[in-house]
Amino acid sequence: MGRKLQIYNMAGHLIRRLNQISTSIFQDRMKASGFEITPVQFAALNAIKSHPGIDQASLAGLIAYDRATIGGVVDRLESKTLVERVVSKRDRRARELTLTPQGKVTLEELMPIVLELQPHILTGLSPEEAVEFLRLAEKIANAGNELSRAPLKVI
Amino acid sequence: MGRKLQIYNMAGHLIRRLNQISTSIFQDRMKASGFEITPVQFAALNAIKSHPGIDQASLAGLIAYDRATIGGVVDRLESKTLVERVVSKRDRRARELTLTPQGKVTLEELMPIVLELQPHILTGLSPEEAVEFLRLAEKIANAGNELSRAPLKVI
DNA sequence: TCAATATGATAGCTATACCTACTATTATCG
DNA sequence: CGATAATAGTAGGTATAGCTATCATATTGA
Repeated sequence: MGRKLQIYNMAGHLIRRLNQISTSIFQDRMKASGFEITPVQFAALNAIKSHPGIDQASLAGLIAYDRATIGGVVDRLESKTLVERVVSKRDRRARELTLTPQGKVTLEELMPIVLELQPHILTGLSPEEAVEFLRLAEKIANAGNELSRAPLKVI
Repeated sequence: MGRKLQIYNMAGHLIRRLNQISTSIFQDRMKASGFEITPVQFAALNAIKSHPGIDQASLAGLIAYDRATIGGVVDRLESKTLVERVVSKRDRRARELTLTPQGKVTLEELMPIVLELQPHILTGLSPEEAVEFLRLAEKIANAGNELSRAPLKVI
């Protein structure tokens, strides 16, 4: 029998709670490993590694963020000397982003931590349930992509 | 066969995307209905209605937010004259929160909009999949509650 | 009782995560 | 070619969503 729809079993509320749990675990593990890297900073480093010389707007599309948000994220990555930002010669409006040597090393160190922490987000699910949850989440994310403010745009 | 774990199929990334989609749909529907109410503002109004005279710290626990965040949320609800905030007589540190008449009316109008929008968040899932997704999400939220920075604290 | 502790709220900080508006530059098309 | 449109980035705005520190007030225990 369907229970009465309360805040606590509404999709929006539950998804927000999952995001709180997810970001909290990320932050804890990073801090425990001696890093001060946020989820979006990790996503940006990872995307820049795969797409050296990418501009900020394309980076924003690749990881599904607003252009203005990514400007600030890159500011902070630059001030940590993990990312270099140079005006493009082909298009002087654009800034070409690359990892610094330190950025490459840091990303290598971050990767196993981030991979290891993923299953911990799904605490409470059996392995089969976790697989099913990820399948459904991916389906929602794909179907709803254009509904979000910052849709994912694969290059 | 398990695919290589990329950003795009990591739990953290997917959950963030779901949250973006969810909040975007919420905002769109609110705007379309002529309201300027955010998800947390709705959650706060709803909790205050169920717990008239609640203090801010308890409200924060009820809807799983940080105390300081809720202070700002209540500021905005107060300036919209949806919520009244008075110093408690029993405990002069606390502020007792109640809905204003306008707050009650507004919440009545918001409720059907918020209920209607929930299934739209799960675009792309069949009804059976949606039920299963919500079941798994609730399981994760419950299991991970204490891992989040602002655990849900039922009174 | 009264010192120690705990708690409610706020202040001020950082960092998303969007928005609109603006400038600089590039691309397009009549 | 030159006007128009499109795009990259930033500036400045709002609102979460946390943090630590501080103040005022309550509670507790020696």
